[in-house]
Amino acid sequence: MAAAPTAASLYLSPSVPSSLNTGQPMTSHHSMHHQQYSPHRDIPELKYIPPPSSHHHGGGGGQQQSQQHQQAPHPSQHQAHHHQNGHNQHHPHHLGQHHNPWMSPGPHGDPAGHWAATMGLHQHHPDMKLSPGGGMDGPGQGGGTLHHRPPSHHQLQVAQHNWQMPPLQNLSSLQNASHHMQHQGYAAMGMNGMISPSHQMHHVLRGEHDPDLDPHPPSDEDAPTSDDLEAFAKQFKQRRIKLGFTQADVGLALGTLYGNVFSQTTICRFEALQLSFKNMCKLKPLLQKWLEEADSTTGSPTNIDKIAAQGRKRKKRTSIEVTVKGALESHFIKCPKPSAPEISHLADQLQLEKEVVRVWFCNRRQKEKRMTPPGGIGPNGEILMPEEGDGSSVNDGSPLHDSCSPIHNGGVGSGGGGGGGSPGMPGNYSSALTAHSLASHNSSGSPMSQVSSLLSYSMGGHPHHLPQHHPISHSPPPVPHHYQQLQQQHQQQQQQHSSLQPLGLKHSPPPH
DNA sequence: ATGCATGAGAG
DNA sequence: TCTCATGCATA
Repeated sequence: MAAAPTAASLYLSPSVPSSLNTGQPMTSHHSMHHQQYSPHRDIPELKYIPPPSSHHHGGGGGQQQSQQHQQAPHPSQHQAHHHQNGHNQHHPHHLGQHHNPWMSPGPHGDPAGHWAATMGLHQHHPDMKLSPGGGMDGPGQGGGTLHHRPPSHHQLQVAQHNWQMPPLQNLSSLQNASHHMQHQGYAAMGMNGMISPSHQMHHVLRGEHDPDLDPHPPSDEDAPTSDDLEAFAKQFKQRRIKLGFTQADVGLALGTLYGNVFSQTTICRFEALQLSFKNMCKLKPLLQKWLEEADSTTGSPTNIDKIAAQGRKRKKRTSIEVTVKGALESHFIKCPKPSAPEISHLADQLQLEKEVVRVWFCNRRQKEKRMTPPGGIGPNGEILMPEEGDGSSVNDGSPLHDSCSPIHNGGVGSGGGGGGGSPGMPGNYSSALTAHSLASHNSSGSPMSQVSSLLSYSMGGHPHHLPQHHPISHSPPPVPHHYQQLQQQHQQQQQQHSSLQPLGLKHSPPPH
């Protein structure tokens, strides 16, 4: 603990693999470019190969662009003012950056045990033991992050090790040992060039943090409040940018610190609060630690090349035409959870693979959840709760009737929002509101012939999703602030699910 | 920044 | 098969 962790250790300096700039981790200029991943998925990603293709908008990952928005972290410390009931909703203002209302507990019997779990477990330690479902199986670069397989032991152990020993060692071993690499699981990144500034680590791990870095007193370890998370995310982003790191850098650094590599995407989503509350809680400690490390280490980042291994190839991303997408949206509105036959039919109509359609719906639902907490938001940003009387229960959550009845509610604006009187928890996202992102126009028609019929409303003609807010919410809340409520929901659930959890590990005790 | 995809875990 | 966490690939 004596010597300073010659900063040189961590984080790989983004660009310029060859020359290690000793000094700063790339200052401002390095900002927007680099970080693009190699175009070929076949190629292991040497991510920092700066492909000249930097779009104006910071293409790819160098979000440094965002430097503009630096705001002072506002200490938000009221964590207790939340008690609205469960379903609260806020609309999907799919605006530019944040639309991240943390989602609903579970429209139906979702395996939301997670929520409970997470909260219940508290992330005392920044590890990822919880990863309930897919946890982080980072197929990606991380190399073998500790996946799931062995129920929980594995992860737990790993995590613990990390906290106690120099990351480098354990990680490498662990990662290299990654027996699992599912598809593209690249081999381990043997060394991320990370050293462990032990001294700092400890305190971080223990949950101590510098007041400087972490202005908000509120519990971070136990159960960060939505305010905490929001504030932290902001602060995190600011500092990250100031320090000159990209989101990708952070993700990799986390891997070295904790053994769990995260992608730029995840970091990005964290900053934008686009992750579930639970997920946010899980990542926060890690990022916080990183922040502290990076902060104290400022000065000389070392750059290390990551070794990537090749893995299986991923299916080429299907690009769905706007028109088709519009049709899908239309269907989604009517029925967010189409049955297999319905999916097949739709797929047939749209000439898409069934799997593609299925996945589309899955993703759409996920997005809806992130964007639209159940209920809706009032003009004041208040959360409205849909009464369950509309009977148009799009999806009440019962796995049984997930398939929408042949008769759809018909209308986009039918206000069918979601009432879904679900058993325990409301959690229906009002799909009715989701009328955004429609296709533009179709003229020719192969699949479109059908599509046209599907589309009921007129489409704007924008290639992309327009930020839309639903009819119900006329106020475009510049900033989604319902985290509190959302959080609360989670907590409630947590209570439901876990009355007494051995807060050590594992998440939901699946009654199975 | 986000769309489509993968996969563990739960049902 | 769904949800959820996560990420490659892309706009």
